[in-house]
Amino acid sequence: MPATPTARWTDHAFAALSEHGHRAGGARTAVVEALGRRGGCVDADELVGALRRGGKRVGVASVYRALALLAELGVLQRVPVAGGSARYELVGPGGDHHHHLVCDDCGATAAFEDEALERAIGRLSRRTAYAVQAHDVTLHGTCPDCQRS
Amino acid sequence: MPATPTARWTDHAFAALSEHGHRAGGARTAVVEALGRRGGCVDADELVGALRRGGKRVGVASVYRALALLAELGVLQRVPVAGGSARYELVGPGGDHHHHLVCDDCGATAAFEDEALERAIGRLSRRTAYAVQAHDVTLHGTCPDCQRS
DNA sequence: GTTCCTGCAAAGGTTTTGCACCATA
DNA sequence: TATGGTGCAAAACCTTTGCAGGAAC
Repeated sequence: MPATPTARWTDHAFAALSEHGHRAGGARTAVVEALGRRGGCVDADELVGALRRGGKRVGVASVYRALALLAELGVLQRVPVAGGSARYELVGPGGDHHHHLVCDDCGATAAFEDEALERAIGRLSRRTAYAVQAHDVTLHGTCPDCQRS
Repeated sequence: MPATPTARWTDHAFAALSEHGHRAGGARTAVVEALGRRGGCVDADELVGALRRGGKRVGVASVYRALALLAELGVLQRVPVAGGSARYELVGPGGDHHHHLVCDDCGATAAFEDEALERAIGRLSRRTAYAVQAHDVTLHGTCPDCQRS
């Protein structure tokens, strides 16, 4: 169950932008709104497609620039994916924390959260010589749809 | 404390190759030996550089092909990295299982293993609708060296 | 001798950069 | 109006593919 309504995220993102003295140009605004509408886990190309289908005349470069900026502001997280284009996903105001299941057959992704996992990682983090600030966990497998076929 | 001597890995890799009916050509052999010598976490470009500095005349394509094949055989694992080239790391005979700490300042990586973490992931895996076959965990932070400066 | 591996070069896809124009604050 | 955002096109980047020659079995 998604805890953060995406409308909240849109506001959060715009707030982060203006807080850091960034203007709300056409492309940037369109990107934030599209992300808010679609939810997380989009790649740049899909986003460009969605925007153009929606009648916006955005340049590819502007979309990449917007995504990079939003990631830098911490309202978006870049998720590297093997052999494809990078995906981006929303980070809510509360620092909204979850991890991913990805289907190695079709590429579908699902999110999950787990208390026990977080605790294990917390304990572990305190034991290392690194100053751990973040973590991510990805489970690979086969999604229900692909298991059927 | 690395549990698997790299010399072991080299043998393991060659065994996997011949078991599956693959020949040991020049480039392939050079890649396996270089990986065995360096240990894990190399990217394709570094590997080409290392080989050429060592006097081998290998083509980039052969290195990519060798890495892809070794990954397919399960003796290498491809690790997608944000904003750079993919890295590959050794998987030992025992299915050798560990995760990574990466320094967001300098890119250094360290490996760790943790029983409690594995248990938490195991329990979690059984609860999802996906058929989970693998997982990876990455902790991001600052390494001891970068904390000093 | 046949099959597979190899290097080279060219193509492919994704992301970044340069630049003139335009819009925001 | 000054600054920064934008689109377009070209470049840079990593990776894959095509192909003729050569090596392994």
